[in-house]
Amino acid sequence: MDREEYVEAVLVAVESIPPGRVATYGDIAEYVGQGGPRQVGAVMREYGGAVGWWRVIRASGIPADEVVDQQIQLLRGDGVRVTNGKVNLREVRWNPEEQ
DNA sequence: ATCCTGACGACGC
DNA sequence: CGCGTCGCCAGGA
Repeated sequence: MDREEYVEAVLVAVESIPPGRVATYGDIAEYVGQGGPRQVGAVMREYGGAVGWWRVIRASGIPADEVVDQQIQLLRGDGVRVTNGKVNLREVRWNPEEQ
């Protein structure tokens, strides 16, 4: 799998996250089966604009520093509760299986 | 090959 | 809950 295919795979995975749910960088990496959380982050930085990048969040439930404000707004737009700058993953974490 | 860097994550304190 | 440390995986210099 070359880099371009990898990027595609990641973007497809991100697009499959339903509004109202979120996935962590690690979740996407695991789903794609290649690379790690940092690679997913790199793809978001570069091509996130093409998909629902704001539905990808850190495992801590706190958005990446670079985009924290906008990500919170967009998530709220999806109906996701954000308390004290943090998302409760236990209730909105995306589960690829239950698709 | 080597070093540095990073939209990350698990762990220990 | 906040922090520092270390592991991880690639890309670019």
